[in-house]
Amino acid sequence: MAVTIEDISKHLGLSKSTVSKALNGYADVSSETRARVINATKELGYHPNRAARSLRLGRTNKIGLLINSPIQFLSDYINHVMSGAALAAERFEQNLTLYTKEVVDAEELRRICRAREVDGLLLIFDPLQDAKNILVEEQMPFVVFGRRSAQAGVSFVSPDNYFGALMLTKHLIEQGHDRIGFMARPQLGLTNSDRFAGYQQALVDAEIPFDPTLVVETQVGQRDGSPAFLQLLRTSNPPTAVIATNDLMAADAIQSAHDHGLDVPMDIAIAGFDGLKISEQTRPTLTTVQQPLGRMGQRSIEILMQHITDNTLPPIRETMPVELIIRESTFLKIENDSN
Amino acid sequence: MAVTIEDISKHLGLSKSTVSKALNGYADVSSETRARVINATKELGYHPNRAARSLRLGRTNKIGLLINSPIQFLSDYINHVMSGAALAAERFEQNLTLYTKEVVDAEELRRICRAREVDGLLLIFDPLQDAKNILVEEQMPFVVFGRRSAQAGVSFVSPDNYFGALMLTKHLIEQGHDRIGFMARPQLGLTNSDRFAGYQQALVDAEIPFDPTLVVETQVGQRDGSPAFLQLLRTSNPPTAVIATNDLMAADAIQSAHDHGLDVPMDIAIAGFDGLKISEQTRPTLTTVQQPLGRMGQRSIEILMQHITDNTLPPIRETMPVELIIRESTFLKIENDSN
DNA sequence: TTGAAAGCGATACCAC
DNA sequence: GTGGTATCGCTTTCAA
Repeated sequence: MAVTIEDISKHLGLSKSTVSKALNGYADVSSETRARVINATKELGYHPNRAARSLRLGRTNKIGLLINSPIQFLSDYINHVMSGAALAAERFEQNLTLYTKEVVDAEELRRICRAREVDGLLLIFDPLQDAKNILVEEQMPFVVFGRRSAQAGVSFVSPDNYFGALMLTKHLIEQGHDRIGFMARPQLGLTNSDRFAGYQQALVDAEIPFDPTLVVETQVGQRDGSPAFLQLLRTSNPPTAVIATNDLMAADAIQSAHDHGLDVPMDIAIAGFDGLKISEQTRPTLTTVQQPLGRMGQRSIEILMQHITDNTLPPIRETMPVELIIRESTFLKIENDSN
Repeated sequence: MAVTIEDISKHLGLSKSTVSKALNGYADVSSETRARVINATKELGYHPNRAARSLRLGRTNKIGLLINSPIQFLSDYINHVMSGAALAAERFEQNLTLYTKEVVDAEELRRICRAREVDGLLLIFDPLQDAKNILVEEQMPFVVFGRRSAQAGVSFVSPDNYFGALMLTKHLIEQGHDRIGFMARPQLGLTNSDRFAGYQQALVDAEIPFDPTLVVETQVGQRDGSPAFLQLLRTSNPPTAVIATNDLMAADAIQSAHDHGLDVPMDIAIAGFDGLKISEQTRPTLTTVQQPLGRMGQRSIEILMQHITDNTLPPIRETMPVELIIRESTFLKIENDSN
């Protein structure tokens, strides 16, 4: 069943080396021989054995996708990333190997490196504290996806969280809000602080004093946006608008508001972050900051390939533009003024 | 950086063969030697090179996930499947390799087989017409996920579409509906006809005559449920309830109904299929038939592993139970009768 | 322009 | 119980 290079060579009465050279574009092969080889290759259905090639060449042509996240967070988000990554990987003739565990531990990571399972890794969501150190130690190229990394020497592709939050907050202020709740997810690290900075800058620009009671932190591992939202509602002077951590939590918040007899956006405006399909399907539809997840996925593979090809390359850090998408959940269309 | 079996053998003053045997549980190794080897293994951080192992053993310990679908259909659905598959694969110490293309063509499939990229394939969504034939020819084990296959000799894991549609239709009838629209996706093949059979059986059981104008086919590649839904509404005698092809299309339908000033479920009831997270997040929340996607993903990997281990195994075909989940989109709570 | 042979890192057969 | 060696399929150096 399996056709090897030896089958081709016997079939043509040539040596294995000549066949190999013909296939790998060496110059010292007569064009006639090359043609015969290529022909035989098609005729017999030869495809070089991946394992043998990997062993000989020392590269696997595989990229690992390390999705270090509880499955509940595996929303639409990851699908967009994966499809972008898959597209780019295909162009580079790389396979994508999936590593999805709640927690990929250090030992596992070492194994992936030492066993040479992949040529490089794309880290999606929070990498382990020491994961990056291990990868650096093992000289395994990697790119962090979706968030900035404070660590020196780390390449990443991140959305412009600061600007996104800034635009979103400005929009809410324009809609007349001056008490804007902010759902923070502390474990998001720089993502969180960037967004928070954007939020605060918008307040400063509008000369709205910052009120810390409007900031509520979601719990670690919390996937439901309702508790944080309700906590905001229960404060003595609740917000009239809320920025949720992401679209999924925003959808939960809308649900909660609805359950409590509140109209969105009349009684409370709610905005999300990410720009997933669900933001079009909530009722009211959701205002959100859209990340170019597909393109980010592509870019991160491209950057990773550069690192794989040239391991002396300095880190590449890209922040990609986001887009404010205004929908019903924050937009008071039934307006009274002339402004 | 990379530690090989030779490093271990030199370190201990043993031969490579002894080290290998110690690691692979051969009996003819003294327990003392075995202990020393295992110890050195940990000390030096040895992990066997995957490519070398694959080449020698003729297996890759990789399972391919062939996701043959336009990206738009890559919803939450695939995430549940993947996480189940990943869980099972991990237990079998298999890696998952992702093949996501709109269309994986025959040539590509042949390459995957001949190059021995994987030990087996999980086919998600519609496999190519001749894909299965190629795989059989190449003796590549595979399992079809999510749908029955009429082809003899093909293993699959499928939801109980017939029973799901039966229960769902009965529920709608109980809610007082006797004009129930049915959105069909012809390209779904047996999935479609099984559900349709369930739908019709429920009508028969309730002695409701079947009206073909209530069946509307969605277009190939159509992801938006609105057009089909609107087509149903525009008939001279429109339905009072609609069964959508899946939750995503149902969500679109709800949106459409809303846009046309119709209340769901008062003016029209809408039900989905699949039981994805979105069914909890629409407004009203969506009645649906929930598939155990995670467990189905697990099972399909388990079955695939059986085929990989024993290639004489007859096909395994499993139909997994589904669950009717009644939510707001079909449930008239504000009722008037005592029944 | 072609071919022989070494070697990538592992496993497994067969001597000893 | 241990070690030498062939082998998996490929690429690449070197010799012819």
